[in-house]
Amino acid sequence: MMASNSKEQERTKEMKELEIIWETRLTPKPPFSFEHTVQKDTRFGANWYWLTPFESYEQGIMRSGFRVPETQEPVGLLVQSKGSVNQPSLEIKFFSYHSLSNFEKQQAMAVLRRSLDAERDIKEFYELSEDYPVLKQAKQDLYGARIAPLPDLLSTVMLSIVLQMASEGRTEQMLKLIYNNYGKKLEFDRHEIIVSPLAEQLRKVSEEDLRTKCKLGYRAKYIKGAASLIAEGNFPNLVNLETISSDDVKRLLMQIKGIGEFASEVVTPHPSFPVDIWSVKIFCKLFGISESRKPREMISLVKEYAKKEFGVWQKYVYEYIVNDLENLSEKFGLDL
DNA sequence: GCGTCCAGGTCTACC
DNA sequence: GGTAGACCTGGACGC
Repeated sequence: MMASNSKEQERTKEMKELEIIWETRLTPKPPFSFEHTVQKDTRFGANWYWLTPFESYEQGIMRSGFRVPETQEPVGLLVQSKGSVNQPSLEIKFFSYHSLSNFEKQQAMAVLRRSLDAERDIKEFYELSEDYPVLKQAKQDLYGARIAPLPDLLSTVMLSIVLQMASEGRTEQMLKLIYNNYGKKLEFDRHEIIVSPLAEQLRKVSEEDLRTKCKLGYRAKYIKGAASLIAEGNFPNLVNLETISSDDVKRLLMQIKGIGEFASEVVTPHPSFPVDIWSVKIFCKLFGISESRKPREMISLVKEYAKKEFGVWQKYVYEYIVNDLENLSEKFGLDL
């Protein structure tokens, strides 16, 4: 009887809205644009959401969420810019069913700083941009935007797999079905968001369920395989991958079935240029690279060009262009 | 309404 | 080691 009541209380608690458990502030290095960092061009951006495909950005307020590393506790998040691009200041409210320990607070803030790339000095990138008309324009359009990874390895790997062989609409469909079916729904501040499923949970889902409920097709076995590998706990997390050399990270990631050259470049925390068959033509046109071979063969040439010209800033170059493509296509006469 | 084709990548069998 | 073909699914297109 007691156990039953306790379960009932737990269910009721889980269903009610989360409460504010911690308020704090974050001061990123200027120039920093909160809007351009969390709000991407939904038509072209590879990472067209900030932390989860089920988040809400209205009137300068972002409501989103993630799981605290180590404990995997889901937290809701409300972030609002209270400063300017040159004097940035963010007001942050965390929502949860439980209070967070000091360790969890530190972990949560570390995720947030990383997901905003808040501590990077991007002046060098902007200096480099002056030498390329297309980058100069993108810098002007997206001034202060930061390029940042998703909050955890599993969500990044899942994104890289559903990006393959799929239009933007189809990618979004698969991703939202995964989160809808297996993610954690959080209600707070009269909004509902969904954070990433747990690897442990996804590994237990049958391949057939993933295939049919999430319309993943042949990707179902890759998602399940990746979740199993991550759940085992022996694979380095995103933070640990930063401490491993870029080549080794790539080799490690490509050991996961379904992660090839392109997907490893999407996932790696190191500088990369995840150009694919769709974007390779665009980069050739924008940077005046001669399209001397078939598009698939041009991919490695464009990547070499990006590595040589942009070095540690290649991911910034890639994302600034992809996220500003609508403006750039008009100004530079691209036929998208 | 129905059939066919194709897509922002990766794996595998075959040579 | 290099490469052609298969792979889920859904949208676009032609009839």
